[in-house]
Amino acid sequence: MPPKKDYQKRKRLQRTIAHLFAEKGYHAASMRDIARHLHMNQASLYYYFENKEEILFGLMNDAMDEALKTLEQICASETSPEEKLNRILRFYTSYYAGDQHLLILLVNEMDALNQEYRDILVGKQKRYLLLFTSILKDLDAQGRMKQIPPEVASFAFFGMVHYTIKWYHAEGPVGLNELSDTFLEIFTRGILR
Amino acid sequence: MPPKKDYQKRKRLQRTIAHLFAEKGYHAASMRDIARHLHMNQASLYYYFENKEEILFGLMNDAMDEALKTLEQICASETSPEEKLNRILRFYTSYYAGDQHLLILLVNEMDALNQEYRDILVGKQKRYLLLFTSILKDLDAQGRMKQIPPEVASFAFFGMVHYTIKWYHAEGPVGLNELSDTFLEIFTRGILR
DNA sequence: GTCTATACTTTGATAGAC
DNA sequence: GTCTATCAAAGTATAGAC
Repeated sequence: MPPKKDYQKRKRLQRTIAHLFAEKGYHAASMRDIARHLHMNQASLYYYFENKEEILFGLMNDAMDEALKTLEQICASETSPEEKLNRILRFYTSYYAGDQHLLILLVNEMDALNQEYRDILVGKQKRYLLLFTSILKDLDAQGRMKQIPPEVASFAFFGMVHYTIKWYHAEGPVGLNELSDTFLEIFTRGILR
Repeated sequence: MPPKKDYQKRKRLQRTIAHLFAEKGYHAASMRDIARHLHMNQASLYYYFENKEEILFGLMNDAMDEALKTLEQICASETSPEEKLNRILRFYTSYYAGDQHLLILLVNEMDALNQEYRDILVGKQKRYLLLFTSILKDLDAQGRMKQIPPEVASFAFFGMVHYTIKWYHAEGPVGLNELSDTFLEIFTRGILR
C-alpha cells in the first residue's frame, strides 16, 4: 500500500488525535469521535490513514523514536552519570510543558496494538531500557552505586517518572523544575536525611 | 435493582473475569469473550451481573476496599514509619504471589468507568493517598525527612510500585522479598552510596 | 439457572458521486 | 480531497422457552 499524500496535514491531524486517544483511551475513541473532533467527515480520515490502528502506531512509533534519539544523545555526551540522569529527567518533564499525550499513549496503549506493531515498539523499549541501565552501570563501575539490581533501579526510575501521567499537572503547585529536581534527589539519595 | 442471587458463584466468576480484563483490557474483552472463558453462555452472564461495567466496578471497588483496610491497619499499628513503609511494600508484593490482576485493573482501567463509579473510587484513592502521606509526615515530624513535598514523595512511591505491573514477573530472577527490600532502600536512601 | 434467538446500537471500513 | 450513503461485523443487552 503506497503512502498517503499530504504529509503536512497528516501530521497535524495526528497530533490532535493523540490528544483524543490520550484523554478517552484508544478503544473508547471511535473514528466518528475523531472525525467530529477534527471537524471533518469520518470517511475523509481514510484518505490520510490506512486504518485506526495505524494512527496509534504511527503516533507511538514517532514518540518512541524521538525518545530514543534523545536518550542516545544524552548517553553519548561527555558528562557525568548524574548529569545524564538530570538531563533525562528534564526531557521527561518537558513533555508536560508541551505534549504529555504522547507519553500517555506510550504508557497506556501498548496492548491495543497487534503483535507485529507491538513487537517493533517493545524492541525499541528494550533498547531504551538498555541505554538507561548502562548509565547506572557506569555509576557502578565508579563504585558509586549500592548493591542494587540495575534493572530494578531502572524500572523504579521509569515507574516514578511515568506515573506522573496519573497525577501531575503543570498548572499545579509543583513546578516542572522542582518536580525534576525532587525526582533526582529521591532516586539517587532517597527521602531520608 | 435487587442484588442477584448465588453470591458464591458470582464471586468465583468475578475472579476469573478479573484475569481476562487485566490481560486484554476492559474494552478489548467483550461479553462474548468473557462467556467463552467461563464456559458458559453469554446470556447467562446477565443472571449474575447487571451489565459489563458493573463487573469492572465491583472488582475495582472490592480491591480498593481491601487495600484501604490494609493500609488503615498498618497506619494504626504501633510501629515506626519505616516499618510501616516496609509492611506496605510487603502488601504490594503479595499481589504478585497471588492476584496481581486486581492491581492492574486499579492502575489501568479507571477511565473505563462512568462518572458516578469513578467518583467513588477516586474518593477512596484520595483517602488512600492521605493515609500514606501521613506516614511521611510522621517521618517529617521526627525531623528524619528531607525537604521534599510529601505528595510528590508519595506519588514517587506509588509510581515505583505500581509500575511493576509493566515489567515484574514473580518467576523471574528477582524474588519478591528482594524486590520489596530494594524498593524500600531506593525510596528511603536512594541508589547511591 | 441456563439456554436459543434476537433486538438494537455502535463500530471500522468502503464505494462512488462530486 | 471531501462528501453521502451504506455495509458487514461486533458490541451490549433482553425476551422467553425449558
